[in-house]
Amino acid sequence: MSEKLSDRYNPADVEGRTYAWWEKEGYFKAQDQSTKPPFSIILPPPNVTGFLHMGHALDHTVQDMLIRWKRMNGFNTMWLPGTDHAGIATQSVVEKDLKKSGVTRHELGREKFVEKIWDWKHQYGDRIYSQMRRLGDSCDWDRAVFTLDESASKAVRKVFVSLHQKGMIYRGKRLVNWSGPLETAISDLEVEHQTVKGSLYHISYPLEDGSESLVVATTRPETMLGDTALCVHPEDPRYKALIGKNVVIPLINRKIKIIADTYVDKDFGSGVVKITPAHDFNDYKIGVTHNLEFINLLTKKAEMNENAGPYKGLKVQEARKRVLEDLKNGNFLIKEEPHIHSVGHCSRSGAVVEPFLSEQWFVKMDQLATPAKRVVESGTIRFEPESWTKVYLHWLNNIEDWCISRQLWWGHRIPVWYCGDCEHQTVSETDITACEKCGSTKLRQDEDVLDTWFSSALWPFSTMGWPNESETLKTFYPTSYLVTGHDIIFFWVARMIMMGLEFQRDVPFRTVYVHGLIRDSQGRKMSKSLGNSIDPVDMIEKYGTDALRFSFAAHLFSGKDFKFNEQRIEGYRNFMNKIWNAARFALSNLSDFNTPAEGTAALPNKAHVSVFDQWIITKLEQVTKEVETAMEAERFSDAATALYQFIWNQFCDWYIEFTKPIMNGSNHEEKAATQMVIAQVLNRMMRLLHPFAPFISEEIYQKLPIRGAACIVDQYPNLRNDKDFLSLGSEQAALEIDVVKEVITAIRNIRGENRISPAVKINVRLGVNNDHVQKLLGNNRTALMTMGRIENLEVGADGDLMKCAVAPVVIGDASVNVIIPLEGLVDFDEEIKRITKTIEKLQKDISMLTAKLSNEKFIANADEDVVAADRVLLSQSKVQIDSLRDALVRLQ
RNA sequence: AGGGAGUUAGCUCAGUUGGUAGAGCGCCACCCUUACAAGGUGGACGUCGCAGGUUCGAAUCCUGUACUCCCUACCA
Repeated sequence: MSEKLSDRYNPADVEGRTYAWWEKEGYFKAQDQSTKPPFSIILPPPNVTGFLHMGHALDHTVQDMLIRWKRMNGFNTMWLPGTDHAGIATQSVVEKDLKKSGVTRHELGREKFVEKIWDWKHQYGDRIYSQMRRLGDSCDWDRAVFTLDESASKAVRKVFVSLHQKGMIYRGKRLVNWSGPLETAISDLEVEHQTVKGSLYHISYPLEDGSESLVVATTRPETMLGDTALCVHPEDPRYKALIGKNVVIPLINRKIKIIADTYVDKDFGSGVVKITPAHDFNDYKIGVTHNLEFINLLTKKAEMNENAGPYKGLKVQEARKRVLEDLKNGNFLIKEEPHIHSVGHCSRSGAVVEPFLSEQWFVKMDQLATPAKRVVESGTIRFEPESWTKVYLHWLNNIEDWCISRQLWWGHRIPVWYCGDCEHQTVSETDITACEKCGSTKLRQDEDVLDTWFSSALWPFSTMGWPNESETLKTFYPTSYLVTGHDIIFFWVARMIMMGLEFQRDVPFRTVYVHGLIRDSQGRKMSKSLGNSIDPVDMIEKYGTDALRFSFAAHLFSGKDFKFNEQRIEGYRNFMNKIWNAARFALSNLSDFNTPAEGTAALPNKAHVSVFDQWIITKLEQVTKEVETAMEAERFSDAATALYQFIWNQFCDWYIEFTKPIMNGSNHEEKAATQMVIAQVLNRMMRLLHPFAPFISEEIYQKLPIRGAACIVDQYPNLRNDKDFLSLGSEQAALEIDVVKEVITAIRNIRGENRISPAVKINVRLGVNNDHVQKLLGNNRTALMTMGRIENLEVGADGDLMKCAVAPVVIGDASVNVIIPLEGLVDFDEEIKRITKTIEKLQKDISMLTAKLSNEKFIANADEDVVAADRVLLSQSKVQIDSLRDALVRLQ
């Protein structure tokens, strides 16, 4: 107890040491079998070679808060960490690094390249975990999983094979989004649409017989090389007669037919659309319905291929330029007008996405989507905030099959082998050496890997040992919460629900807590490319983990995005310091505290408990209740704010000040009782605080005279488990202290407004209206004198009021005139100003209340309580304004 | 184009069944009062985007409207 604490809270001294200790003690560990109720969260696996960013910090804060809160509430908590191989992201980073040494991955070869990525993973794979430790994440590290671990890979193969057997996975030549630089297909979700200023080119297509020409508007003229039809609306009078005739594609003189489809909008452009089935999604659909030829113009690198004739080898942009020039020279280009449209870009490489016809693997979505919709509609899975339900369902209602193959080397390789002899496809959970049909050993495994989100979709059960029937799975599946930002509801949440239902016959989680995204000061998304991202570790180093976490907790209102505000973190850093100093001071008052023996009730002697003690216990009861209600309703910011206010505005601002005279006084019994209350309130404060500010709460807790082994595993206070202590509070005491606080505030107000220096002690008279109030104030003489900085205090009748400042305080039936003689202290102008200001305000209130209360309809319709409260307010205001008017007259 | 969200004090944001607008930061004044200047005390500041409507009473409910943002989809 004699240990000296520094006068500033220094997070760096505390955090690393405390975290290591928790870990060593095994406090984060979950039990596969336990009598405690289970509570589990699976961490959304970050990119294994990535950095922690603000989004993670927020996301993890929510999860750790829940986990710590539930742990302290007696749950068998499991927070299961893991990392993701992040196919495209990781491969492109390593590829870029490789390029520095002038080697491409193709030159290196698949095997060597993948080895290189593993090296990379081993080098950086722990970085994210050590950053998570700095955040204070209390996850069960023994259970950490990587998506390419053997166990997770087993699950992936099992699911693939099973879905394939059920006919839900198929291979097909389809139009997919293609990223040229990455040379791979990407999913719809990996395409970002950006508004781009382009041009609409009007190109003339002559009829075969040369009689006339049709004008077609397009934003991508180079794709005309792959046109296999022109299309008009069947009811368009301008073109009706031409349907079925042929036109000639300019420049390459290939004949194509004019077809009709209601897809065409007669009113847009010329009403004629060129159809390039191999390079446009809408055209593709028309190509399929009308049985058109599909001409692919591109190579995998998104360069023009041999089908582009003279334009072969050119990049798309160059080909466009050349085609336009040639069209102009041949008088085929009718006009060019500016056109704003949106263009898909690859979210990884930033390149324009090209629709590209290729052989890919797909998962059928209809069968998976239906149950996934149902569980949300029925409320088995709840979104918080609820508004995401609609977004989720809307997406599932419009879902397309999921392209799961990627032309990458880093990831789960597709478990399909092609026989070189009989061409049979063997789909297998284990690697095979012979064709299952003909036994040939001339086998070639599919070159592609699976979309990263395929393995992520299995995460809630693949991390728990599945396909084995593990105890973990039995205990912790379904998990309790899934915490995430709204950016990956489709990518991830929806797919986990589908796979969970398909393979576990149960939802993967009960509640999806969707938090907002953190944006920069201008409201933009934080990203590396914009250079506006902020490193949470920098913030931790500057302000401490608890300050960062508390700023998130206090900001978690309704799932809305919010702008990053460093000053807010600074504010909570100050709060942590305030807590530190309050605890430091309180502990210094406990140096002679008689620590009760373990197992005893450790309650203060009721006979000696002061009114201040009773009051703070009542306040503690209130905050305990508020926090419990807020946490249960997932209103984390309400809980954090309630604690903030209790600690700063009640405990620090008033309680500590009230107890100072007792601590320095000579009443030993009273002092002992207050010491006990201080020790117990501190203990509860730290426990309440723990999920929000784990480090400082544990650090202070460990220095308390009354405590358990560790704050992290102590009980979370609530009204039921803390009944004995809380019953020492008193509403009566609370009312009494309210009067005392108001009187002190009134004194301070007069001092402040009249600029009476704190160094000057003043004389104060308190005019009271009844004996009860007189007694009450007399009992609290010391507090009033100390906190009001009073030389002489009289309590009684108003007495001589000449040249006095007056502040009427009215609470309930208590009415107190705070009277301060000003003669010789200050001139009266300031006080006249102050009183005049107050009178004006009161006048406004009175006329408003009078009008309201004389309105018959208000009396008739409003709640009785409301009317009564207004009546009280009116009469109180009248009492106050009368005293002030008298005072004003005397001063003038 | 469809869907969703937002608009409250200089800034970042609260405001849960409609009942005289709140916090933190910033600002002004006075204070190093023996826990804390990362502090204390006092103070100033908002016709709650705009226009209607319902109501005794609207930031809150309804209608319309402006602006901002996000998502989904895309007209070549």
